[in-house]
Amino acid sequence: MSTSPPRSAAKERRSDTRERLEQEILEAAKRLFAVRGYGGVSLDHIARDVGTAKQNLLYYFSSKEALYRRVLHGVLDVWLSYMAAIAENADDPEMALRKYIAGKLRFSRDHPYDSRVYANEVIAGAPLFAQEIKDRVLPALQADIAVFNRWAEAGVCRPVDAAHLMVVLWASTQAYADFASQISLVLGKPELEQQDFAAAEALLVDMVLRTVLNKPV
Amino acid sequence: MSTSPPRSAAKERRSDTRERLEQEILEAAKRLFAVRGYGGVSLDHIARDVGTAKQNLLYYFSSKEALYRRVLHGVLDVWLSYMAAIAENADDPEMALRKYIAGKLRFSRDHPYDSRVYANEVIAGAPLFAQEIKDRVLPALQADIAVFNRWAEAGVCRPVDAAHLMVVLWASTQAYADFASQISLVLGKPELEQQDFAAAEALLVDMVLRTVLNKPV
DNA sequence: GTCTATAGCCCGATAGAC
DNA sequence: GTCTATCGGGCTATAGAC
Repeated sequence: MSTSPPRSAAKERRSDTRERLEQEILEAAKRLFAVRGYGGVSLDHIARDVGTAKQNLLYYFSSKEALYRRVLHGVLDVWLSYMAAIAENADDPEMALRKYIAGKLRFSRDHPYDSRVYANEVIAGAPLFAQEIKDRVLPALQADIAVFNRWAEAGVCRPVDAAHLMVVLWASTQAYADFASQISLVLGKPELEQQDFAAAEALLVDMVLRTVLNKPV
Repeated sequence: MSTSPPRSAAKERRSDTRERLEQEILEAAKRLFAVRGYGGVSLDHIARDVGTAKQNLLYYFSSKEALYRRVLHGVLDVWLSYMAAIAENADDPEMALRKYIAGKLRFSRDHPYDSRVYANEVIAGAPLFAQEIKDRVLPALQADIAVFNRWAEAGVCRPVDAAHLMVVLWASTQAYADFASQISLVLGKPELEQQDFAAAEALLVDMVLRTVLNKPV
């Protein structure tokens, strides 16, 4: 028998509720921050979306800014995992690049609000996330640049400016989340469809493989 | 002698002052909307930046929204002129593409706030600019798509998905304005320099000429 | 954990003097 | 054209009852 008392079923249930409400708050905050920006959203908007009172938000999160930071962290974690996957597939450059493009585009399709919150923060000059970018994105990018350089030294790919290539890939893949409203407007459809993402993926893969691997597809 | 009275010098001067102040308001509004978003900026912020009172802004512009729309129009006008230039240089695809990329990147370097205001609007779902996009961006894109198709039919370029190619070019070139804070952070410098834009231009031109014209550079 | 109440401040827009 | 004054409302955050 353990000295620490077992958690009661009631406590479990309460804890689950707490976690679920926290998640609901984060989801609503994400959606609203994405569309209206940090300054354009009030705690009251978020609370009404969740179906609770704004004072309750400040019970779960210490401040509006803390809530916002939590949302941003969720996005960055996923994107960094995609960047890490490039190094993990370093033995197969073509697959690494294909997977990166497909993964980022898939994320843009499935989580457009995540991308937009992050875009708003960066457009604003990263006032609250600059340190996080320095501490986590910079090393992740440098690791990927090293992979590209090793490929070039081994003669399996052309020498490319890997930093700017990654910028182009970030921008192009995230555009299908951030600029989805404009893209769907000029494609003459109410919203982007699966085939639009497939076409974007085909073009991007073509462009990148031609440039990096000198490979017409 | 004309029946309409000649404008007095005083009137001219007053008119110049009015126009200059209007321009100053537009510049300040642009900078602030770019960084904080529409909802994150107050007329008082803008007025203080210009050095006047917020009531004066509402003398020159009928509302906060009208001021915002004026800012957005300025950006779109320039970008549409770059898109039109592709059709005007249709006899030389390589030059048309090179000029488009160079022009867009140059605009991102010289007018980063313009790009960011527009990005904010599109990320928000284009709540105030959707009609303008339908009326002006859509036809401009269709004209450029037609140019790409004529090139392909004439055998001077590969058949490419011109719509998505333009999306990639929009996203990549505008990223050097919209995401400048992140790019400079991961490049380890306080802000983007001329050589960063040159490197971006070289990579993008390489990628596009390889893809569209099958041309290694 | 959720509620009411409220402090202290900022918001867009208008009215009207000068 | 620029000013002061003000309306009616919204904002984040805290205090404290239950």
